[in-house]
Amino acid sequence: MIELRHLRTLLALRETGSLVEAAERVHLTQSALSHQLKDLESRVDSPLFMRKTRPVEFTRAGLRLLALADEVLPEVRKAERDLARMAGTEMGRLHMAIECHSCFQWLMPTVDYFRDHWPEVEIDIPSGHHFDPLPALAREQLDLVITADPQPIEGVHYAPLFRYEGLLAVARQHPLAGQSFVTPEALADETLITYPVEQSRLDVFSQFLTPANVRPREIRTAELTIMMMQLVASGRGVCALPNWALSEYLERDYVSAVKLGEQGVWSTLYAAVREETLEAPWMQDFLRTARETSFAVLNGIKPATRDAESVA
Amino acid sequence: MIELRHLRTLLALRETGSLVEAAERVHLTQSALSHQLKDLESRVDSPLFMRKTRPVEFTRAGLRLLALADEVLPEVRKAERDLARMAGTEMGRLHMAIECHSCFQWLMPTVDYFRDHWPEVEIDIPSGHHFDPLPALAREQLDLVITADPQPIEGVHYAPLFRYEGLLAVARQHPLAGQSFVTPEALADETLITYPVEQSRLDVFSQFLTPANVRPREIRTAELTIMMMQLVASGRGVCALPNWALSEYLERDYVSAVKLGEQGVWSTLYAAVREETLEAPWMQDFLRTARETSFAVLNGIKPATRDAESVA
DNA sequence: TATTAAATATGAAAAACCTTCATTATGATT
DNA sequence: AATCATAATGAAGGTTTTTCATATTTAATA
Repeated sequence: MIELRHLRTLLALRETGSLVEAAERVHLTQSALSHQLKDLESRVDSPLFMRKTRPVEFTRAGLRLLALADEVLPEVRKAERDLARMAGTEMGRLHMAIECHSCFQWLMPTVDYFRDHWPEVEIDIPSGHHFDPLPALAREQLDLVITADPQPIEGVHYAPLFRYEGLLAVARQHPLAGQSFVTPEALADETLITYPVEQSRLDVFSQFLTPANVRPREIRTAELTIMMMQLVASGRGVCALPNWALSEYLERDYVSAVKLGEQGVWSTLYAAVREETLEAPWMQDFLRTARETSFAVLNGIKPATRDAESVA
Repeated sequence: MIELRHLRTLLALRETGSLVEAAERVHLTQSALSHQLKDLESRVDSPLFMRKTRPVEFTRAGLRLLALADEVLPEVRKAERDLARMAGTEMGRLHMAIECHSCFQWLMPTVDYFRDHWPEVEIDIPSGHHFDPLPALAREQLDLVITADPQPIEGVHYAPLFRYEGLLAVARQHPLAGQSFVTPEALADETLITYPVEQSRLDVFSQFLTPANVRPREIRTAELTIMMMQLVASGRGVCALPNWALSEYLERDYVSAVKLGEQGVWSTLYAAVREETLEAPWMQDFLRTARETSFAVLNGIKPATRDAESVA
């Protein structure tokens, strides 16, 4: 007999494209999923997907089950929400900090959805605190932190939201504009514009410049993405930002973007959550919504080169 | 986390009204269901139903889950059917015998549905065989037998379809017509009309007359319900039939019906199936459909006094 | 074409979970 | 009060699921 567990696994598998990542999503090991899916295939008596492609490719039977999952799981979630509300579950609290300055784009729709569906959870994004968000999370001053560098802290779980690529924004007439990628060395003569945070926190440094032992000629900071874009557009510097933060400016041909290195610089955005709160149904719903919304928003704005799977 | 198992149990519980019967439906023990439901209640953190009423009464939370089940399980069944078909499941065979002469009423819609949805299963109701159906089932000459008296046979499973009451049909002007029930003794002076089968097979005898050690004055047989009705209506005898077989004649005021004894004579109609075939998805679907269709038909034609639950 | 890195598969052991058994508790009915 | 039927419970047992450790496969790269 098919169980919801199976449908949840399949959905995670489609969203992540691999057993390894799907396993992380559903809080199981890769081995567990391998067994589970093998078992499911024997129950259903057909193979469900091809494992030798990246991302995995579903068979007709697999697609049929995914269709079922798409139909059924949202209903199940609704019911769970209703039930949680009926149980008069203790009013939850969701105070969050956003380390990544350009997340509001997809975070706001998520928060809106959430406010509608979980009116009894107090949601807030306290602005301008001067403490480190992650320790504040552990101290229970915050309940969720959106961050790109997970630091192991006792009792804190990092739920991956999505992967993204860091790109270098340059003026349209900048010599680098045409290139397929830049080398770290090419930045030695540039002014780099960053958010005003520690360099170790910035992917350009930790993943690109520092390993190559290169320092840009000058570093300027700016608080807002739009200010950075103005500086870049007017040729007063270059800056590294996530593909999705940039795409709105790229579409308007306001600036150009170049890959950082041949492979590009990729990282993952996480939601850091205390382990106890992770289990709460509203938290699960928030994470799910965040992933779905960011996926939709990020694909809606079509980051130039990347396809759906690799961003999700 | 809610699982389909839970939804299936709840549905069975609503349909049967008690843990004991629901357990039978889902092939588990009463104890298992008690545990399972208790566990579910703790997951959901609310009680789901009240156990002290007959039939059980669902709470708001329970109803919410039932609504989910109603929405989700039919979709799951559809998917399972599609998958079974994709797997190219070996062509099944469903040859059946109907011991109860008046079942076609609800059996035909069931068969029609089935033919539509499982075209690869060869369905047939071979008529007029002279052997005993149950042994023929064991011998694999038949695949399903509809019967009201389950006899323990190695490898044969009896899936309950529904309960029904046997009523005594009498002419409208018959002295018994007004009574709230008849005693066995009252039949000592009557002509009893039956189907031409062994008396031990007939509930009137096994559950009513024989225990009271009464024999009717005369016994006549008739092959068809309508013939019986004609005999009864013209005052040439009385006959005992299931409530639902009678109801069409009662509605037209063709005959009257009286309860057999104060408690009435109840029995259960079973589908007898070989254990191996029981597991086949199409067999499961057939049984489910048979139950649903008979429920619908039997309630559509509203047997005078009984309410939905007691018939189901 | 080796070689490596990443992903998936597999078998055995462990853990979790579910079901049964035997019994007790509860409630309805006589 | 006694009986009957249903439901709850705790412990034991069985099954299923998960993990761990390791092997195999695949794709990419030297």
